[in-house]
Amino acid sequence: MAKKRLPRRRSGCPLNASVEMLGDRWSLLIIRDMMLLGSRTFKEFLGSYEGIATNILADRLRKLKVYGIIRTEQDPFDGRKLIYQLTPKGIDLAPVLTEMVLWAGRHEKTENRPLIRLMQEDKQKFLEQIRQRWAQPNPTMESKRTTTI
Amino acid sequence: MAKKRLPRRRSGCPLNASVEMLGDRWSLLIIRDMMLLGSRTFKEFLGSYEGIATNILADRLRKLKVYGIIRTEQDPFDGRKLIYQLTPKGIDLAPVLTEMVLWAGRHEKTENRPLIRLMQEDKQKFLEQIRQRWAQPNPTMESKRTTTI
DNA sequence: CAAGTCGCTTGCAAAATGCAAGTGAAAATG
DNA sequence: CATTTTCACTTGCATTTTGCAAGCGACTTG
Repeated sequence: MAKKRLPRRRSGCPLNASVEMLGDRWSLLIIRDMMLLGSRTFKEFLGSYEGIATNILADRLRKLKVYGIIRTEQDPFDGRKLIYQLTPKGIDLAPVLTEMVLWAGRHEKTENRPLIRLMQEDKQKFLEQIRQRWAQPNPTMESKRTTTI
Repeated sequence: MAKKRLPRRRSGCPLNASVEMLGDRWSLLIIRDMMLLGSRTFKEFLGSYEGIATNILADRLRKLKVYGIIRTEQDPFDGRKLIYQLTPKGIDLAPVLTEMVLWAGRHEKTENRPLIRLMQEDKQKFLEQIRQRWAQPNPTMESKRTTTI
């Protein structure tokens, strides 16, 4: 299928740039799943609680890749599988995710208070954890997860 | 017109809550205009560079109000005008906006480097400025603006 | 080699978005 | 005080995006 050409930006404002890349109902949830749950395959993303449709997921993964937020590689043990990974640019979204979680935590009734508390108590430490975890080429979340989402 | 009922959340995740309120191509830009430019009327929002359509703007303002992010009051000097203001919940979005601006600033070619530099150099001070400015009932941006967007 | 599994694509209906043209109330103008 | 202009929208309609269900080809498993 044709690699969709990136449309011209509506403006040069940096916030607008972020909004054009991330401002929809799914992209940030995909990044959340990678960052906090360690989801790395199409199927794992599909299993997420919010229930994204396969066509939308494929489209968002394609776009995130074009933006340089994620990258893919073949699974060396299973030729059907693609492994999706965050790039440094993607990992660098951690502060954005964190502030969005904290904001909702302050103003909305939400679940997963432990994650919010963790983020509140030491934001820097939390961000450092994420970076460390993703500094490895193939982060294993199972052994390191401190919280669910 | 009927006050649209809020649809049920897809999940209890705090990030999902933020995404459902702010995850579209316009809401955060409207909040940016209020926060950084001091836009307060329908017409001022329309003047924004990205060019939002009137029906979409009306819809977003309605939703942001339902979410408690903005509130309205009549202009005491002009009965046609409505004044839109950020609530404390809305002002509290400043860290989210800041991180999104900084992320784009780090990874994308964007304009308005002075704003980005200001945010980088002293994030806390910048956030404090926003809060101070909005602590007044009717913030006058003209006298206080340090940067454009 | 038959029966899964995986990462998608396709078709189609429904919802959201974008554009242009109103509309009614209030204010400014002559 | 009648007319024009401004303001915050709404309406109608075309286009785009989303959501759902079904399918499909490459690969793996039994």
